[in-house]
Amino acid sequence: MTSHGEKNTAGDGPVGFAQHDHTAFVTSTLAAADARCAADGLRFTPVRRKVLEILLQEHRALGAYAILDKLRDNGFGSQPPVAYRALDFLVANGLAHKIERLNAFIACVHPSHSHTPAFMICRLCDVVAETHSAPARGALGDAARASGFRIERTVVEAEGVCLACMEKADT
Amino acid sequence: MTSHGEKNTAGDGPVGFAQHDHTAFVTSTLAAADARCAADGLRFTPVRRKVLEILLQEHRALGAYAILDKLRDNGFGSQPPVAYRALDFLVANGLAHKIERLNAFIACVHPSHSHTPAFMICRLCDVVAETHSAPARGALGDAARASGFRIERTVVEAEGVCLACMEKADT
DNA sequence: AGTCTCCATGTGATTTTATAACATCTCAAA
DNA sequence: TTTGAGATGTTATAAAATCACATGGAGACT
Repeated sequence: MTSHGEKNTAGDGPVGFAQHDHTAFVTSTLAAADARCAADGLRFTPVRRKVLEILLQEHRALGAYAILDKLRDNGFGSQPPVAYRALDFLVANGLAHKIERLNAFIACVHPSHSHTPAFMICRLCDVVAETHSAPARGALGDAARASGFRIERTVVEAEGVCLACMEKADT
Repeated sequence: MTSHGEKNTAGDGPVGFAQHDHTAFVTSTLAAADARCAADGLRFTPVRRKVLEILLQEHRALGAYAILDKLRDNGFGSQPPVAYRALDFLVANGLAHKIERLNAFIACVHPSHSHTPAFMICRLCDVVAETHSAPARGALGDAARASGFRIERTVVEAEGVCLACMEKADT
C-alpha cells in the first residue's frame, strides 16, 4: 500500500509542490496533534485521529465520502455523520481545513501557530498546497474598514496550475 | 411586492452595507448586461436575463434551488439544470459570482471591468457585499511565485459581521 | 463502588446541492 | 431551406450535508 495518490505519477515526485519525507511528516504531525490536544484538554479520539491520519496521507483534499470509505475499511462507523463530526472537530481546532472550492478537506500543515490559511489548488493534478495570507491587510481590509465590516474568518483559495503540471504540459 | 429580503427589517436600511436606489440599480445593471452581451455576441436569453434579474433583486446570495423556485413562478422550466445552466452562463461571463462558502450565487455589481472579486459575508443578516482584492499581490502571490504555481483564479471570501448587525447587537 | 452527566459514536432517514443523459427546439449562417 | 451549434426542457441520479434518536464510555461526585 503506497501512501500517495495515483495522480502523482512519479513516486518520488513533488508532493504539495515540494519534496519531503512523507512518512516522517505524517508521524510527526500526528504526534504534534496528540500533544496539542492533550495540552488543550481536547478529546483526540480514535476516529478523529484516524481521519487526521487519512488526510495526512494525501496532499490533496479528500471529500467527506472518500474519508468515510477509508473509515469503514478501518472498522469505524460508515454513515456520513461519523466522518462529518470528526472533520468538524478537526476543522474547529485548526488541525484540518475545508477547501470550499472543492467541498473537500485537507490536513493543516502547520497546526501549531494560529494562521490565516490560503491554498493553491492545481486543477490538473488536484494537489493542494497550504500557505498563508493576510487578506485583511490589503484591499479587502480597506473595504472592510471603510464599511465597518468585522472580518472573523477568511477563505482564500487560488486555482491554477502547479509547476510540475506546467512542465509536463510543455513537453 | 417589495424588492428586498425579509432580513433587512427597515425598508430603507443599509443594503449591501450601503444605501442606494435599488430599483434604478437593478434596471441599469440589467441594461448594462444587455449591452455587454450584445457587444460580445453572447446570447442573453430570457431565462438568463431572468436569473440575473432575480439575483439583482437581492443583496444576498441565493441558492440554485431558491432561484429555481422563482423561475418556476415566472413560467420557466422547473428542473435544476435550468437554473444551473443559466447560472453557469452568468458566472462564466462575469455577470454573477458563486459564493463558495455558501454554495450560492450573487449578481456581480460591477460587471464592466474585469476584476478579482472578493466578498464580505455577514453571518447574521446574510448580506453579501462585493469588493475587490489583489491576493496575488501579497503573501499568496509570493508563495505562488516561489513554488512556480500559476494562479488563474482566486476565491476570496470574508465571513464576519456587518456594521448594521454590530450596531443592532450593541443595543 | 455506584450513578449521573456530558459528550462522543452509531445508525437510519432525509434534505440540499449538483450533474448525467437524452429529446426537442431555435436561430443564424451557408 | 437546410443544417448545425447551442439553448431549453425533462427524467433520473449522484454527491454533499444534516436531522433525529438510540447507545456507549470516561470523569465528576457522592
